[in-house]
Amino acid sequence: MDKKKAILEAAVELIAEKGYTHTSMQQIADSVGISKGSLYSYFPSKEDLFVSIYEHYQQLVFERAFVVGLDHNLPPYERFAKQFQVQFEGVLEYKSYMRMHMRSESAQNSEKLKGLGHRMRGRLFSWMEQNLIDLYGEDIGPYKWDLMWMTQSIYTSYTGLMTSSEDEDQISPQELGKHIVRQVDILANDFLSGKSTPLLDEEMMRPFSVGMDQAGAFTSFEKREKAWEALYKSIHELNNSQYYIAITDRISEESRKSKPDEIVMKGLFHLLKEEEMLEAKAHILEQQILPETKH
Amino acid sequence: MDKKKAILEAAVELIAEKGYTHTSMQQIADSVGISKGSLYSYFPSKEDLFVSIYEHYQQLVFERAFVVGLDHNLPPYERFAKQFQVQFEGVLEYKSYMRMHMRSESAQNSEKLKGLGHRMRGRLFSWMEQNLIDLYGEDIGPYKWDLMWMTQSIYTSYTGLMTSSEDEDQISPQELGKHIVRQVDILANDFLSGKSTPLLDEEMMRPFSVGMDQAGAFTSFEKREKAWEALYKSIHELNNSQYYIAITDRISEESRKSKPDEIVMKGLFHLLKEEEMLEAKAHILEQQILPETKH
DNA sequence: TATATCATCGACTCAATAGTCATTTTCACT
DNA sequence: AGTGAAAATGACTATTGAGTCGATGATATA
Repeated sequence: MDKKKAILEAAVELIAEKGYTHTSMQQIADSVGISKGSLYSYFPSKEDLFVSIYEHYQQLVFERAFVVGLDHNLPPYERFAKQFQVQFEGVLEYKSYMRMHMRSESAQNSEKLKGLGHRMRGRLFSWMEQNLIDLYGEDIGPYKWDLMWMTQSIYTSYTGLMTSSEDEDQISPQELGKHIVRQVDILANDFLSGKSTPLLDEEMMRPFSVGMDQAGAFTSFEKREKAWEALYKSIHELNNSQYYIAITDRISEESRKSKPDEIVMKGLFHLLKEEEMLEAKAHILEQQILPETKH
Repeated sequence: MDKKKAILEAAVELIAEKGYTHTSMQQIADSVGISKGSLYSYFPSKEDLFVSIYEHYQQLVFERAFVVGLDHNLPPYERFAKQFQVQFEGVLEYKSYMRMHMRSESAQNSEKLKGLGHRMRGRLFSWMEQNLIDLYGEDIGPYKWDLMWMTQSIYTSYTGLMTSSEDEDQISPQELGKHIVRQVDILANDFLSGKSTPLLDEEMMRPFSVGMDQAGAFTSFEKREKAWEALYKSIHELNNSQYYIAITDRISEESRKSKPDEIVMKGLFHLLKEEEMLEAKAHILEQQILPETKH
């Protein structure tokens, strides 16, 4: 199964550089060091490989923000900024994937890819909506489409900026997260003060809102996300939740590193499991996060 | 020469719909109703055809904003908004081209296209810079990169929105122009009040600023633009400039229509040519704008 | 009508590459 | 060592489509 990941990585690298159509299966196979025939035993077609890349990386980048969003110990403003921050960190980490993504190219052909893109857009909007409500309450309703549109356009453009520059650390994800939230806040306050009138409404945004959960909630899609969600939920039901939240945040932080320290994670999970009420949930998450250790 | 335009239009339509790689020269030829061989007598290669599309349409959309920018009778704020407006009108008019453009795809291969894109980006930034200075004076200097980046990301995303929806007139270009300038104004004032710190600087933006004129001026690239510029300049040297500006604005308005009324234009040019000082410049512009009428 | 010039045509070449499959290699287990 | 299943291989097929080129037709001029 690790071979599959190696193929995905090699393919991303090549496609980011030369584009989908100009990257042949042969080149990908050569780059991984296997034959074309083997390649086809892992992925039934080129398109399928491409879709798998999206499934793999999109989840990876977005999940960070999801998990940070679960930590309701941070105040809304800081939480929103932190969510941007971790997402930008993801952007830097998976720069090649982002570059590939930015080229869009070929997003048209595959029905599967269209569906995937649509769902992701839905999640993005749902995520933004949740944050806006956390920040400004339901009053923001009439302006939320304008704000969300503005937010995503700013987010996307900064992603492009980070991705385009070759040298690392030109812009700090933390700074950028704060910056974006600040801009959004300024615009939101202007709307709330009644000085600007909104331009967009649900009707116009329908292509983007389909796929959003009816309640507009920030829903999770993947098993791993569900596991995080369940754990945080259980913690909040405890009395001394602070302690366990601190531990869980630490796990979250560690898991975002490119090379998480397994021993540290194991220890942290042990701390969680001491509390009987958390044991089950912590175990499930641990299974999801840690690679299956032999024996 | 009209055939060439027909080819460009057919190609844009097809490429917008199916993408560059999935549109064959044969299909384009069929769509125009000529043979592949003939196609190659107009354009030496597929890539060349593609580049020509960009050259043709990019200029068409951007030129509108340029010409409006020359009219210094409008106050800066309204002028900026109007420039966005006419550009969005262009976006609606050349929706297929815009769709094609949005797909980005293939921008990588051609050196020529890279150069073209680079130059256009330079013009866009130069244009925004000029408008920011007109609006806020030189004080805006330290914040201009952040503002320009924000502006272009908002502009781009609304362009995408207009382009994606099938039915016309969901959003009014005029409304949208005002809207964008309003958002930019809010952010600019926040910067100027010292409440926000900028994140971007010249260094980071170098990839986008190369190609901008050293003086940062909003320079013209094409003969037609030069002609407009020269005419406006001559008018401003006159005493009773108001009258001639009104005429010229009317010409500009007419020329933006999809089917400009040639007779009206001819009449308007005649009015300009009455003034001896304008005769030459007006004539040059007329040559550039009006299709060569037989005899 | 004859001839020269130019535009148009479409059958053809040729390179690229997605996907297949018979053969070979690897390896676990006797 | 021997055996058989599973994995890996790469030569092969089939298709697509960019670009070519000699043949054909149209137009203008003498």
